[in-house]
Amino acid sequence: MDAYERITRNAAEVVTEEEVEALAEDPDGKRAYVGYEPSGVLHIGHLLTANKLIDLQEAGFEVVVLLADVHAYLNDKGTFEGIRETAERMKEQFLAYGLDEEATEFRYGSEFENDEDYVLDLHELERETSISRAERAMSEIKSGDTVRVSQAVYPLMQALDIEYLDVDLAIGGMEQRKVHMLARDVLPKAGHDAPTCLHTPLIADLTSGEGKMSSSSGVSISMEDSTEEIAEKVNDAFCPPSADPEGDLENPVLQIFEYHVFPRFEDVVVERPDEYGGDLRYGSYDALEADLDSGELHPADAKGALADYLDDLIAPGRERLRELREA
RNA sequence: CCGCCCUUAGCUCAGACUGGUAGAGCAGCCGACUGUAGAUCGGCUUGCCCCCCGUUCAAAUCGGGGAGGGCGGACCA
Repeated sequence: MDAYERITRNAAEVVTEEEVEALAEDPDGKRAYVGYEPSGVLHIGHLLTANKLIDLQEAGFEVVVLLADVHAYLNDKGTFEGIRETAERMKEQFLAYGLDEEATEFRYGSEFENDEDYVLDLHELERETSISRAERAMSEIKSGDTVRVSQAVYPLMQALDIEYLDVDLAIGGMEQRKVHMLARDVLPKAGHDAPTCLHTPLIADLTSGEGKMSSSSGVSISMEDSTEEIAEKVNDAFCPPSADPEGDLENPVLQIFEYHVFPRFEDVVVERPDEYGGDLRYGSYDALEADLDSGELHPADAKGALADYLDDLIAPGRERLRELREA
């Protein structure tokens, strides 16, 4: 797998391809970042971007994880003190999940976002941005139903973070694309470069296959789930024997195999009772998808395997979380 | 600063005029059927009716005060 292929695999979108190709020619020392509002428990959505960070580290990138404490504060997620503690826990779980500690730079937003230079630059972006544009950028991200001024400032700070963290590539889920497009528009107006962006797909809601999975509503798989809870949630998931369900629906079980399991495991064994033909082994996602779609692989067997592999992925973080809570 | 509107189940809302032990849809949960889930049947759960004070035998409902949210006006010298 060449660098470009590794950088872009499983990406829903890259802006722009030309810019990423240029980065891929000499990835060593290039910097990529993702910002997260601190959350005490990583869920499967966080892990999707984390998988991309691991890809980038393997391609030679330096990775910056922004623990966006100020953003969380602006988005009404609590006091600075509480957010800070939450962020520490989040960092530990990322390391337990498999980010390379040597190649990962964890930064708190509050380390630099309150500096005078930063604030003055931020004001310049505020002058260049309409309220409605900022609000639109936040529509997929904000919490609560009342739009506050803090939420208009929020995406502008995301834009400026890219500049201040000296990042070559901004990573985020597809829900971040409006923020990133705003950044590409507004940063040049303030004399900065437009950032190159890479967006990961959104996994469909587990139980319905509709839209995107949300940790705030509906079922999500997280680092605090026990082996039994994972098995139960996976078993309850929507999973027609099809790679492309009718309508706008997706098959979340396949999506998780594609975006979470195969990127981290060389091959996948599906244990299957002898009466149904015995175990199956897959070296690629495509092969598994084809078998499910054709009926060779029954959804129930696929779910059993998915729960086992997810549990393997989650176990180190779950253990770390337990240690942190006991400490 | 002033005025008007809203607040009832997890969500969207009915009920308020005319006081009498709180409802619908959706969601959720449980069963049946499927070697998974969904769909489809069958069943079930859910409430500080925003808060406080008052009137009354009795207040989600009437009166007063307050909070939160939305909208508008005024101000633009």
